[in-house]
Amino acid sequence: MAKVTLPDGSILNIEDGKSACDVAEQIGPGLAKSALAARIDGKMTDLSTAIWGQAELEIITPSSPTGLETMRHSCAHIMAEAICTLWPETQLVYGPTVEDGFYYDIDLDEPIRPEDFEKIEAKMREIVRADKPIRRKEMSREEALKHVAGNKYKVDNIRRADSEVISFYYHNNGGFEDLCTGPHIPSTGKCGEFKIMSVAGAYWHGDPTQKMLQRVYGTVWPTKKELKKYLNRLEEAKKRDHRVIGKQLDLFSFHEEGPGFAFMHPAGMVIWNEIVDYWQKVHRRYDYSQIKTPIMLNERLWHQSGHWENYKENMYFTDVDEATYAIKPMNCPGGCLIFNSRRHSYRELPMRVAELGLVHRHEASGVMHGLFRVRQFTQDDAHIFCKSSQIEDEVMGVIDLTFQMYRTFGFEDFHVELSTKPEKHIGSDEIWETATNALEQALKHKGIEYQINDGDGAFYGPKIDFHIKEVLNRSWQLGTIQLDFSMPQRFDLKYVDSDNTEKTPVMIHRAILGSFERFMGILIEHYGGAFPLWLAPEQVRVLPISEKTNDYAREIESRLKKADIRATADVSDEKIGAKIAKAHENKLPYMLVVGPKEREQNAVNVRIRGVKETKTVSLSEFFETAGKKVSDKTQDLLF
RNA sequence: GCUGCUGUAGCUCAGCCGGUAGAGCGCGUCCUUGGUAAGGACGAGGUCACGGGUUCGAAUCCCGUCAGCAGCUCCA
Repeated sequence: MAKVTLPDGSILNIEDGKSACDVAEQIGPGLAKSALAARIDGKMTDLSTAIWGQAELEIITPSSPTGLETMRHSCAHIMAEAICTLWPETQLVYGPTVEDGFYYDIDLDEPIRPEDFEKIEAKMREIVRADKPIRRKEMSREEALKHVAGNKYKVDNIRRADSEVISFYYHNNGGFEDLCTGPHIPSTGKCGEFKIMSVAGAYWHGDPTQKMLQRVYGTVWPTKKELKKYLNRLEEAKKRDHRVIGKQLDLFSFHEEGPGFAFMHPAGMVIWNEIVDYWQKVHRRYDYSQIKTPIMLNERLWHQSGHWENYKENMYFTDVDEATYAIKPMNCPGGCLIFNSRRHSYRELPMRVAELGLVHRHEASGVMHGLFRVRQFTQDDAHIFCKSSQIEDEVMGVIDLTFQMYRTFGFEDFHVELSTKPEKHIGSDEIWETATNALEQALKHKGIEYQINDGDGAFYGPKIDFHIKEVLNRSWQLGTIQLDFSMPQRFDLKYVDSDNTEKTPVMIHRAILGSFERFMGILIEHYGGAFPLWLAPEQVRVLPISEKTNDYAREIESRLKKADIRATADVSDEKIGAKIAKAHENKLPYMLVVGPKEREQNAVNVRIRGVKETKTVSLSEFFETAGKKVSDKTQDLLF
């Protein structure tokens, strides 16, 4: 007899050699029906695995994340079988699960097109309907290599496997087989509701020198309802896409004449300037000075800074009067020139020098993405010149500043990474250790959780990065703190220390929002275009009921403007319902409906974005409340 | 940069196998003066991304260029 311990602690006695599936059946027919796989003594395995002696057993169903993942993995195989049936010359490479679905990399010269998806899905449905058992067979590495001889991808996969036992899975009575560690669902019929999503190229092992494979993406969910919910979620996320909202709200545009260069429209510029105002105010509070350096500088400077050797491919150059100039991809060299324009005493350190610097980087054409990845952007840069003993304090100060700014914009969901010494680096191990420790200590003192990216630092120093996730689940870097021991040497930066000797300062590069363009894009998606009052391009719109109160509406408009509130009056020929609908479409925070009634009482009827009920308040009350929400940068609009 | 897809009115899109363009929204004028998520009529607006080619004839087929989209690679 075997003794099986279940997750709730109960013990079940079964015959030795019975499978996990048998146990599920013994527990209940419902469980047996939904069971997909098993976890025996902590290890994921097939439902058909036999149990001997004593074991801890968990039956895995689609309701758990692991169950869903198993289903997705099996669905990838089913898709692979469908593709291989339709295109027999297909060679399978690798088919893992990803968040919300799976993909399969295949080598097939004929491109698979979106029109083909339906055909593949039909074939998949056929396979699922046949409900063929999925079986595992194991062999030694040697046997396996012989088994897949001639298929370079599978040979490669086996060579890369850690285990000495290599497993294959097959269904359709051996008509389809693939190398795989498993586990898999017991039969193709348990696969759930799937959809092929897209196809794109992908390099083998991510190596651009290798052949480009086709990567077919799919998704699968236990029920139709869940699949639909997922597809709806994608639709909703698409509506929040900053490129879509940017067009709708007339915030910015891109043009063929300047690919990757954002054109900021008046409404977008309002948001931009509000961010700049706030940014400058906070930086003054943290004792930063502000500078501005030229956009292009003699090529000579970029040799000195090391950019020419390390970053030339991404730089723009131009010839002026027989000299070559480079458009700056970074602000630091210019900042160094300012630092060197006079002598400095140790008493001045730390010197915190900020710059909203416009940089140009020639990014590869395929990587551009709305405001998130552009070729011209404004960095909210700063360089802190300090003694090495001041690093930790300075880093902590930057962290404080960073979180304060993020909070103002309502961001809570971000993660922090610490990148350490890369293989290619300059500077002694000792200096790296000091620097990395300083960063780590600062994070620890602040009680911040962080992930370590070993070997991912810049060649001149370690760094801390702040990342944020947007609605489409892509992660984007906002802030960064980078220690730099190289630039001060290259530019021969000096300060006079208390002992009257010249010393080289440490330079800390840092950015909080990263790039203004990217940050605006993130804000647009974060708010879905419904900005808090202080950021809204148009804050208040006055809507007269009819022409009869147009004058009253215009009067309110001008008083609002005098109070520094961005307002317009909609004196169009539309009915009030249409005016409200339009204001909602423009995501107006406040709509003030005014008719004869309101005029008599010197009042306005306030309609708040997203709120059904309206409220009549006196003009003075509206001014007071709205004014306070602007100055406090309040996220909500409620009266 | 690589692979695949896309480019038609300000926006979103339709236009099958070639016979020189259409809808909705928006915009303009007029009617309407209406109390809380879209009143009505009329009208203007397009070198069908650009350049070649095939054809009697190209938005439509072919080639190239540019730009965008999805993904890969990259991201000091």
